[in-house]
Amino acid sequence: MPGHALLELESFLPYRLSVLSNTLSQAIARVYDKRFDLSVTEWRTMAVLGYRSDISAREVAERTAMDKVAISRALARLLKKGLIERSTSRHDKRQSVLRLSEDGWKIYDQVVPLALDHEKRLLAHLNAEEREWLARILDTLWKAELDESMR
Amino acid sequence: MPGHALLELESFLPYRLSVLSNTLSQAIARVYDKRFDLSVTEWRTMAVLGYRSDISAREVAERTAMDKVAISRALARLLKKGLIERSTSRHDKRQSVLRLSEDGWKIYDQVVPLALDHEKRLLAHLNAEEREWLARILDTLWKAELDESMR
DNA sequence: ATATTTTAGTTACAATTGAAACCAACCGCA
DNA sequence: TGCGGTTGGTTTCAATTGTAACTAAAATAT
Repeated sequence: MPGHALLELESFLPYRLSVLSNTLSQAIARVYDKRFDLSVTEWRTMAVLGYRSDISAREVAERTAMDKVAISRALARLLKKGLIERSTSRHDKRQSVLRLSEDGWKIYDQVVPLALDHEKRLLAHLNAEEREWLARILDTLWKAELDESMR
Repeated sequence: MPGHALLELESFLPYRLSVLSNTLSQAIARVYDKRFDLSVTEWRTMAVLGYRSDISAREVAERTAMDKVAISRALARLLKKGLIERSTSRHDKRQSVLRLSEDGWKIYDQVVPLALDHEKRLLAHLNAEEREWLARILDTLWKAELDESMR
């Protein structure tokens, strides 16, 4: 009857994922920004460095799934704020060696519980079974999609 | 022992959602852009208008979960390309009344199957049971998160 | 050894985006 | 009827981002 292709945006998976994840990260971003003057990129960089120290900018980029230019800029800002320290690798003078500064750790230790809270608040809407399924499904899609985009 | 808060980014739900959805929509965006010279915002606008015609810009913004400035700009571009038509509501002269043009429908009819394919390809990684859980879980989180962000 | 290619990271410039100001039309109400 | 407040939509300006070009160092090949 319509003669036209039909697509309902609201039930279209990529769209739903995108909207959900955007409203989610915007909500979080606002908090980081207001309370700690951190952009999401900056915070993710710090999160990586808090988990794994003395790594290069490239590795930060890999672990945050962001591109190297974004990371370069985030690092510049974090350096200016004194939240990280940077030195040069002895083995490869191109590479930097990054770690949180003392001040950086202070911020980190404040943000982490906040982030975990946020996650908890979100998961509170699901029961144990749903959480398991969600974790498993995200895992599957993650792997499938990531190595798809590698190719 | 560490004396520091601990957060593993890779297993942090908001982060995983965000990375997954970003790689996903970037992949799609590239196709829309290359083949049809459409940005995601433009395509979403068209998708809404294909599903529900003669609505206002505000309603497009609501249905796409994007802000009105972005929509205003997308509409301007779509108008220039001749993919939509715009008139003014008789009841409220502030409101526009938007619909796809004939050319717009031609593009729409080409993009929809592509989008559906993309979704199918993604869902192919999941079995029937997983798909059901995913749909249900997204639904729950969607509702919870959306009316949280309303407040 | 030295030329060639690749890699880490930065910079420069254009394009996109976001926030706030803005205009016109509508609404509610005195 | 007219005055404050709100709403639909656009514009403006600054900030953020993406792309490409670039430098320096390392790896690879000749």
